[in-house]
Amino acid sequence: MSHNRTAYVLLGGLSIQSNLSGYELHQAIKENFGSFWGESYGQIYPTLKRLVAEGLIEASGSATAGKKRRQTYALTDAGRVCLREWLAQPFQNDPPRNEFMLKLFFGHEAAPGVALVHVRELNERNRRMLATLEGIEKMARAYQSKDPNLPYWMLTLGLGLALARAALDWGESALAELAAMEVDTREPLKTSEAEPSS
Amino acid sequence: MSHNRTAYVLLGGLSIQSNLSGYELHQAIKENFGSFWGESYGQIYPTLKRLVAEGLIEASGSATAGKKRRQTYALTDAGRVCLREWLAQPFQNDPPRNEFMLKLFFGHEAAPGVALVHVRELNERNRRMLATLEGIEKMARAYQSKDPNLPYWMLTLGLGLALARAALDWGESALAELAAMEVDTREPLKTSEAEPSS
DNA sequence: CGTGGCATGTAAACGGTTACATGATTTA
DNA sequence: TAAATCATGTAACCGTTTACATGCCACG
Repeated sequence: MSHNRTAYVLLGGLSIQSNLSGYELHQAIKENFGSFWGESYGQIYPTLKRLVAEGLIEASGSATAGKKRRQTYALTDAGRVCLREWLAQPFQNDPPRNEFMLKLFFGHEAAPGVALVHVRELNERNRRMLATLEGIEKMARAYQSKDPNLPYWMLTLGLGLALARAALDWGESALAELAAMEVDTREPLKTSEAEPSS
Repeated sequence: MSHNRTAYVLLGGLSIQSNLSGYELHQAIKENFGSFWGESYGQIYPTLKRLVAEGLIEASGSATAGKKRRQTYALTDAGRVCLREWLAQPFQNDPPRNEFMLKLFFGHEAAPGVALVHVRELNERNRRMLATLEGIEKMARAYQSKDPNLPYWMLTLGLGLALARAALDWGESALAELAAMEVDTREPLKTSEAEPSS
């Protein structure tokens, strides 16, 4: 009778669109929640079965429509109630785990230039993330419907955008700082611009 | 011969200060990395033993100095090498898990006002976080030494501050938006200001 | 007909937290 | 001497990922 969060993500997913299969739920989660949540098949399929057993979702049509056979599911009333109860509970902050920040913190211990490489990589990832989120934003604006979910989606998206932009801004300036710092230690006396071709 | 990240956090911790015990390492991690990393005793103590067995750290004086008996450890040369190698590897983004954003995304499914409460709670947590980080910043500036680690610490701190501020900014404006949205649905016709003291 | 992608599933391993057990030391 | 806190440790449990197994369908 106790549920892990995978269960609620699935209930939530089915609450906004019915008759999805495990595969489609996985896709939907990756596309829509990609920036703040993830689930693996190994988690999704067993959880779906369990939710059916508990009556929170029900098998709805093995849609073999044109495609292959795939079992789809829909939320039951009990499932909707369960989801609502969970939504009302205070959210938990999962233990922080930011490997980038950890490696940056120990930057002095690393070989020269390592921190710089990490920051560059972080910036690339954040640029990609930002592009994705901006794409979603554009689509959402065009979507422009009376769907009552939309305001919440835009809000969530807004936080994602704000965080990505803040991280990227920080990254740009950190790059400059690090370049100055680490050049100092690596080329303490060099003044000529000539590059020996190894 | 394979290591989880706990091992590297401990190696890193000992790289910046020697002769720490498991207990002290736990404290140090909570204080210094609290905003981006965490470790539990159940992870720390077994890992320390394993690192000793592998020769990456060594027991250094069971400092019973005035205090209780506690086993302290120091990095070996092999340990330092191992840490450096890990630092040079590309960092990994752990799977995102932001329960707040998940609940906000499903906001429409929740009872009216729930999203608002969550955002308020988020803002409180972020304000606390920000205060903590600003405290650390102040201390670090006062610390003002030639410690070569300091620039990296400030950089890391800077990212934490940037993210916390961005989240808080977002939170303030989201609060306004949500208040407008959710009041609409809850008090569709009310015009009087009188509050029944039910 | 064979290959590659779609779709579902399972078992094992892993990383990590939680809860618990223990004793020693300080403080009241 | 009682309570609080320091300090170390372990066992059980949990959520999750990974790797693997399988079969179907479409396409060349």
